Amino acid sequence: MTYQGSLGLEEKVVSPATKDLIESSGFNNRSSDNMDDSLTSLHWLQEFSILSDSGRQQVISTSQHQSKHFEQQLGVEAPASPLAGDFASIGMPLTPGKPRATAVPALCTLPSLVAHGHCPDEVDYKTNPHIKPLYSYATLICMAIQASKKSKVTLSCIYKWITDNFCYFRHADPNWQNSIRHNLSLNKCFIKVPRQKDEPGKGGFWKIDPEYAEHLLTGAYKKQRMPPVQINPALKNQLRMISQPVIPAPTDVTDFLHVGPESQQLLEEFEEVTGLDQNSDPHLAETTLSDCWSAVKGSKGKQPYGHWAGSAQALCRSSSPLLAMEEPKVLGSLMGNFDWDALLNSALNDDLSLNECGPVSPIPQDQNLIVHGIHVNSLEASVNTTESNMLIKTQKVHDVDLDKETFLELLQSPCTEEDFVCMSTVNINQLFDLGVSLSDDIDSKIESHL
DNA sequence: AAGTGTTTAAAGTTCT
DNA sequence: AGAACTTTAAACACTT
Repeated sequence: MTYQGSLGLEEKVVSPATKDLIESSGFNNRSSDNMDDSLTSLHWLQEFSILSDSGRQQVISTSQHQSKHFEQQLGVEAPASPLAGDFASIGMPLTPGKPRATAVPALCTLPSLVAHGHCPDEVDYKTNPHIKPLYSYATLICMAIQASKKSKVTLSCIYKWITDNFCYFRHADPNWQNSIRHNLSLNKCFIKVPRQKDEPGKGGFWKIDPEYAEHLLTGAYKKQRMPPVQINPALKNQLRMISQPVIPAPTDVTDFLHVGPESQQLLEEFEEVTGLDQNSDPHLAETTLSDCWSAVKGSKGKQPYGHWAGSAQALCRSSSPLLAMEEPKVLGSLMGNFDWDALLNSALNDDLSLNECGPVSPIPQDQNLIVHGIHVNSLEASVNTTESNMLIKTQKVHDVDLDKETFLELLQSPCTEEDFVCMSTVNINQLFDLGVSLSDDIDSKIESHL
């Protein structure tokens, strides 16, 4: 699954509309810089779902399911640990002291990695004392906390994890520890948990703050530093078509979209030019659709700092590499707490009248489906129909009586690992952008639900 | 004394 | 150019 190189527009005969669609999507002319979406600072955190369960926080990267997906495609056994997938995808050891011995080679074929010129997986940070990790300190801290599998960790644990996993810091000037402390204190994403009086030891504990989820819901934090929304007319038309009622139980993307002949041709041309066969791979079908949305937003800007090299993010972001292109500066550190997929999909499904064939719809046992824009394995879907939190969530969000508080709880409620398998990841930018670009009636309808 | 935590400041990078 | 953000450095206070 690579999106490298030119799509060869000059060699294909395509309609102007298709060409516009492709060009606006950035499919054809994405520079290495574009692809080099960084996981700046805590932007990658938005890929996390911080789940609160009776005071216990669990940080699970949604990239897990992405990694799983990739590894399943590659025939590689998916990591058992939620961390594993995430860290593996970015070339990180799975757990302190247990470095991943081998990288997933195919991951390096992702454009974001290739374009950057090196694949982080090629760098063995654990043994290479010369190369400073591309990760920001905040990122390292989050990694350490996440890797600890505890809700809170001590500063020394963070130090230890970093030095255990990054040889560079074992030999570097200890001033980096000052930077770590500085980050912990300054970054709002980190909460200090004072040590109990009867608890021996120095200093307190640190954890990742799940509270920022609320700020997101209240709209206090909006994406920043994003280019103005520019909607390609062709895409706009497609999106409008999405909003039309669709036939129940779609089994492929065209059913899902309920496109007319004209758009069907447009879609086929787009697929042809992009080399995506949506019929043969529902996941790619979803990717294309997501990509279009991403493109609609206008994806030209570089990512700040670029030291994430886009590796993890490209994998974390939904099913689409293109979706990894844009991240907010502020939101990135704040938005980690939600199942934005559920939110987005629920909102969209509802407003786009796609819930007619919702999660409780019978699903053919022998097919993988695109349901609510989510790639759902039919077997899982069948099982999850009655039990999955995700599906329950989806239904709940559809509930007209849903109030804001319930909605918040819903979003923060624990999800099973299986949930993430069924979820694609959508960043909050897309959520907000879609709220704008998909026309005002969507907003009004969402508001009516809240 | 050593570790921990907070705060301030400056410099650099990236984006609008 | 200015804003936003990260990194680095330093000073200081507090705790063990």
